[in-house]
Amino acid sequence: MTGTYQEKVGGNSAGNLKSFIDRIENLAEEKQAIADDIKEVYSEAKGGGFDVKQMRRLVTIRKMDRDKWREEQDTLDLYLQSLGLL
Amino acid sequence: MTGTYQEKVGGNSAGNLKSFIDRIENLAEEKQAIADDIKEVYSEAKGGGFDVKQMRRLVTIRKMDRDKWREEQDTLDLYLQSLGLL
Amino acid sequence: MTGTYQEKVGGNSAGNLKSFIDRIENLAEEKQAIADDIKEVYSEAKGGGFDVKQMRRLVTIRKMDRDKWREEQDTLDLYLQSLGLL
Amino acid sequence: MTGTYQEKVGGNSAGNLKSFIDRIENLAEEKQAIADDIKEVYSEAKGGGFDVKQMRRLVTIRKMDRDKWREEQDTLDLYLQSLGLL
DNA sequence: ACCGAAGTTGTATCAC
DNA sequence: GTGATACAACTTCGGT
Repeated sequence: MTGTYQEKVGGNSAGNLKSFIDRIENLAEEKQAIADDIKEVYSEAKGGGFDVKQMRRLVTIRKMDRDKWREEQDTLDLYLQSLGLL
Repeated sequence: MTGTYQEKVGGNSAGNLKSFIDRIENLAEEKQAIADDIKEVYSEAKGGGFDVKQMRRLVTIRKMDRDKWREEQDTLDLYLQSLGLL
Repeated sequence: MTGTYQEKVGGNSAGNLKSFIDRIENLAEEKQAIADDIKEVYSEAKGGGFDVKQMRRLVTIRKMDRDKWREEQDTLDLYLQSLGLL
Repeated sequence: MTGTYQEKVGGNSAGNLKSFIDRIENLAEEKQAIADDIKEVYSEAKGGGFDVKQMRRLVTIRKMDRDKWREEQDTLDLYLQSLGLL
């Protein structure tokens, strides 16, 4: 077994805490790096003449369960109608 | 009119669009995987008796410190530049 | 005339700066208060059974110039088609 | 099915929806007015020879300080609570 | 399962 | 027009 009771909740807990925090912060950094990559791809696409805003909507729609999308559209249409905007 | 068909769909057509979207979706997947890893670390820590909410606060505050420090450095640089010292 | 050169950029400039900052921070506070009021109205509506997300979309559409809205929809449709999603 | 017509449009119908939307849009207008005021103050300051970008930094940092202080207070409270001292 | 809070993502504004 | 910054919206998460 790796890790006694003492190590887990005893006098060593601060050390353990630091290790957890470190791991989290490192992962957070990696995550940010990927987020930056994504931004870069959008930039590239923009440079190629694409409309970034609509591309984002496209990605959202694809990620979204298709039925759910339709359902939300229906509700919106209902509201638009009820205000005489459709 | 703001934006022709050509401008909106990109001079290189739909194939390119698909390729951009694919790259974005792949990166998004990697990013999500890391997000999941982070959750896992929090879970582990929780299992070790730590309070997740407080750990998140800790991470937030440490990040704020870093950001604040960075902002202050940037401001300093601006001052130095404006005095021709940088 | 109110405000000499001295007052504006000379020894008094720090005092003026503080006054500007104070005004800004006060206004920011008021702004936040109103933002909170808005959230409250949405909450109320939610309590009445309305779908908050779609209400927000509705407000966005009404604020947006109608032609612009149509234009954006068209671009999105184009992209959806080019990926065979429509 | 997730959400009936009744649930989505609210038991009290379109009249209520319009009333909610109106309240929101009025508040939004007030909010915008204050945002404009803030911009005006920055403009004024700029006219007085101040560097707007640096002023914004200043406001940001002061806000960060306040937020950080608040976070720390909250964390302290959590600790106190968890020890049954609050 | 819900609710409030927190964090993340997306949009609009502004200075350059 | 572009990049940075600030603002607002949406999603997620932990707690109840």
